[in-house]
Amino acid sequence: MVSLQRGSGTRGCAQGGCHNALALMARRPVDPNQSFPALEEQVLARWLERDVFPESVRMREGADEFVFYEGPPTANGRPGTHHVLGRVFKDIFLRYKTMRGFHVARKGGWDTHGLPVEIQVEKALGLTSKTDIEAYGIEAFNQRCRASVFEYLEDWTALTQRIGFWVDLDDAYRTLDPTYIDSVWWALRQIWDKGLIYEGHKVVPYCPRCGTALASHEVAQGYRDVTDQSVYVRLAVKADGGPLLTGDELLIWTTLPWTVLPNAAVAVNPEIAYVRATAPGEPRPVVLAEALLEHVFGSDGVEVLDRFPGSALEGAAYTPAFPYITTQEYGARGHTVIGAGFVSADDGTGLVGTAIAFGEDDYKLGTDAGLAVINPVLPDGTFDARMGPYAGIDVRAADAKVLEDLGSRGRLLRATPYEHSFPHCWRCGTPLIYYAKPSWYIQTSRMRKELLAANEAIEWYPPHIKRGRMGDWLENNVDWALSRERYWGTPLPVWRCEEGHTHCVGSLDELEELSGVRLADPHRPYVDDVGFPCPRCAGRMQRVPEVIDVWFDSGCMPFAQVHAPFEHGERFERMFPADFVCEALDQTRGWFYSLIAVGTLLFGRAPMEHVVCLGLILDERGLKMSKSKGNIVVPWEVIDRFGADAFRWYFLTSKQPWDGYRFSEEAVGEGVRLFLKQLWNTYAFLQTYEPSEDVGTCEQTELDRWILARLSGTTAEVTARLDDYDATFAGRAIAGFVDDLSNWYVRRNRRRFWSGDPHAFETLRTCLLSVAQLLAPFTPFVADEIWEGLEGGGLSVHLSDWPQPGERDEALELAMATARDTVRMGLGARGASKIKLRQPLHEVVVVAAGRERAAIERFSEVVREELNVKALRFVAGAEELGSYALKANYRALGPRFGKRMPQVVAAIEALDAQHAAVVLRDGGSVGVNVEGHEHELTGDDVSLQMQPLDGYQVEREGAHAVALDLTIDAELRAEMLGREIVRAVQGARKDAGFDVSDRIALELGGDPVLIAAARRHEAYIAAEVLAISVAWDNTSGTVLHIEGMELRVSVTRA
RNA sequence: GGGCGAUUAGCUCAGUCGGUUAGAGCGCUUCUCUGAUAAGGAAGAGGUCCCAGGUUCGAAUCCUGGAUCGCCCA
Repeated sequence: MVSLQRGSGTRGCAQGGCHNALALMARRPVDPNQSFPALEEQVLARWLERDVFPESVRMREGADEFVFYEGPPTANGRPGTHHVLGRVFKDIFLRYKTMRGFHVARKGGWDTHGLPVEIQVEKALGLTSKTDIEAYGIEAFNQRCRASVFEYLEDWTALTQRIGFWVDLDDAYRTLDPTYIDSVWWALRQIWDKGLIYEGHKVVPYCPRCGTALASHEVAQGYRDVTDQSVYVRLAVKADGGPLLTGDELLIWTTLPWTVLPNAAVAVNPEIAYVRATAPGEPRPVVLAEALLEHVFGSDGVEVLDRFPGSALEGAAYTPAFPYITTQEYGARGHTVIGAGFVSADDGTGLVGTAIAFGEDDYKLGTDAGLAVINPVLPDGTFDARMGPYAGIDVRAADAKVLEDLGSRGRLLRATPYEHSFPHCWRCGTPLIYYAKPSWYIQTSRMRKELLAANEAIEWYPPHIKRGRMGDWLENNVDWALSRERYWGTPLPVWRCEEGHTHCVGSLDELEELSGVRLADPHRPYVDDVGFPCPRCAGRMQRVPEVIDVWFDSGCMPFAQVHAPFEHGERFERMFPADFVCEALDQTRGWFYSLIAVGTLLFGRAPMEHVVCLGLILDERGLKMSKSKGNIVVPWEVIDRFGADAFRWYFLTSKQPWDGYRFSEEAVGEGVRLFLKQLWNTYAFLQTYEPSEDVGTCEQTELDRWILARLSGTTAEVTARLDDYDATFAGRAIAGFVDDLSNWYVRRNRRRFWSGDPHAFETLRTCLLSVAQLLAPFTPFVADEIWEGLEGGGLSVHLSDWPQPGERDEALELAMATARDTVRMGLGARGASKIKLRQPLHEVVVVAAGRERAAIERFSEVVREELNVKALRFVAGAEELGSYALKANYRALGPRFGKRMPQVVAAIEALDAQHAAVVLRDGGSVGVNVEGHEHELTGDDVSLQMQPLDGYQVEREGAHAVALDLTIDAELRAEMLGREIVRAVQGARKDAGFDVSDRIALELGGDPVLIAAARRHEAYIAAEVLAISVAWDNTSGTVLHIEGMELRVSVTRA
């Protein structure tokens, strides 16, 4: 029989019950191979049962508010991976602020209106135009829209809950609710009263399929690269005049062939040079910009007849290519050349065909020149009856026929494919046309200064958004095109009488007062039927037909979500502005803009203070995810495989979110393996070995103090990072700590844990509890499970207060870092010497002095054990292990010597290195001569490098060095053999499937050298392998080989 | 065509104020350790820091120009 006492490693526990290994008993069994997805389901159930989320809000009632606004999604499609990203980044800061003691109301929201909804319903119903919708009936159509926006509500709710995003969906605002619309009407009336809403006739981007104009931020989402035919068209000059003769051909260029049909005039730049020239194959002289002559005709056989500025062409009349709209109809300057600054000589011919109604520049030019605005295109995108054979043809489909007709009339010089980026309807994909039509606007361009000031007050993450993308956008602000000629949206509350008097209704109450009608549902078509007498004439007022841009809806959410100002005024005050919003980067011109614009118009400020922008998620190969490519990652697959915590951790820590992600399931899995499993195993280790009864007192060790100091530092850093909305580096700091905890603190203290040292357990428990708290906002499930398992207190970690950082001890942290460096170098020397770690060595010699030496001495046990050496010896200088070389510290000397650096470096190299090293190490200074001047250099100016001598196993790094004594005597060899035998027996235990605490009877046999070594270290071996008896005459056990010698091992449960 | 961002090892990413020989994780090879861990440790292979100029004693870092990719806009 041998003692059960463990071998070594129980220092500081000389007395008391610390060695009571029989106390090993898990207080709460933890499965090291726990499935995280399964664990999360349990935690979710516990949250529900204990009402944790509502309680987390309730318990902070009366505390300072941390205000969050939820950017409303539309639930008419299934939520995707990018929605998980958004919800995770929202959730982390809300959980964090809650734990910091703030009251965080988390009202959810749903966006319910708009073209996307209508389009989806149209598709489902097989409708293809507005005529179809009206035939189907607006009432029925809107019913379908209303139903569709909550079609996937359950999916959304389920995913939201499963990923742990705590948001109140029961009390979510919905933009279709009468109360919400009531508030939106109020907002419009406020803006109306400021005189900022007007009906303008402007050229707007227009979708002929949807039959409505698009706002600029909608257009922004639909650019696509397309190849169109660009055409060069000849137009014959009608009469002699200036440099031109009758029959000369004006060469015009356009990328939209169909605009030649309603051509009204030709624009030239008065400032640039034009030529009249003959070219091969051209029957008549042609006129075009000089700079483009070669581009169009090449250089052969071209003869320039005349050269003049564009201004010389102004007023010249030409015969239009098509007769459908006459010169008279356009007015005095119809079908003449007009000067315009926007014409450039970069492309085409320098002469631009102008169709007044189809382009912003064209429209302005036309109206300035007094041309009639004639729009021969119907709202459905087809030509009207004036266009002869083209009547009824879609403008885009007319291109081919236009080319054909131009050819047969001898008007076509050439048509070439032209690749450019052109806007398409962001929902239905139809190419837009720029189209002059009446529309309602908010005059935001007048508010530019206020918008910029509002933006200035926002903290953007990343910061470049403020002056970059958002700032530029606001600098170039154009009026907000507010109206949509559609059906499913907030009705524009403007009523008009036959005389043209208008009135903006500011609430449902007001409408009732005016009309006597109380609308239960303010949507179309019901609102369209409500009329009232004009307050200014005898006429009767009816609503204008438009609904409003859905972005205005969502921009109103700060007040509309609580039906302010009609109700809950106090709540609104309390909840304005938001501390924090978080959405994807594409919302710069979407929700972020509409919030800023509505906020500025109504309250003179932005309604949010911090904005976190999230980037795009690409697939593994860096391609945008899209249904057509089939590379969509379905969130549920990731959750089922790795769990929500892993999903969250990946998004939160793999990179700064705004740079976008290259999503890969492997990367999520890596996070599980390297972080979550490491954490879980550390926790399982504690739970496995923590004694169920008190085993007495031991002393706190330097290692305990060290990990607690690291914990303090980590807590402080995580807090600071999260305060700065930086989840990425906060998370990485936690990961670094958990790694130190698992791979250094626990590993170094294993023997203390086995023996039940209460300080070790207390320290580990403290660390894990704090980690659970720090991690709660990141990975709320595993964090709460650990908190629960360790009895952290209360119903959940999420109801606990954020930990205060304890005292820092940077000297101790530095000391450990130094000791670990020494270990690392020692292991390097081990590796290089090819002597395995299981072979003990006599001593390690460390070059260190002063603070460094003190640091290593502080952890000398750690260093000795890690390196498996008997003794640690210090030498103050490198003399015994090698020689020094001096190197200039550029960082210190650069600013001082500048240009003379090369001379300084040479002077340092010329010094007697050994002598100077000693002087500098002792805090002295040495003199160098640079260009005839003496300079004193101190230890900071010069760094010492070790140069190893031959014959020692030395590992060096800068001025540090570690050397191993490689002599191995019989004693050391026997000890090594003893350890090898332990190793062999442990293997046998494992193979036999014994539990780690099973006691065994051990029988050894085989080579006499091994047996001799084993007998010599019997007590040690027995203790290590938990043998209560050892026999030496084994002839039948498993045969193993150690150093080429035979060992027979049998183990049986005792 | 313009604005913003990115480009660093096979992959994913750090890199502070311009400072000596540019780092980590994953993966790979070899060795090692193992009473929690599919873990840990050591060594190795792997780099035109996108390119070209410039500023500077010194540039992955600052400036100019260009390339490629992404986003946003004309």
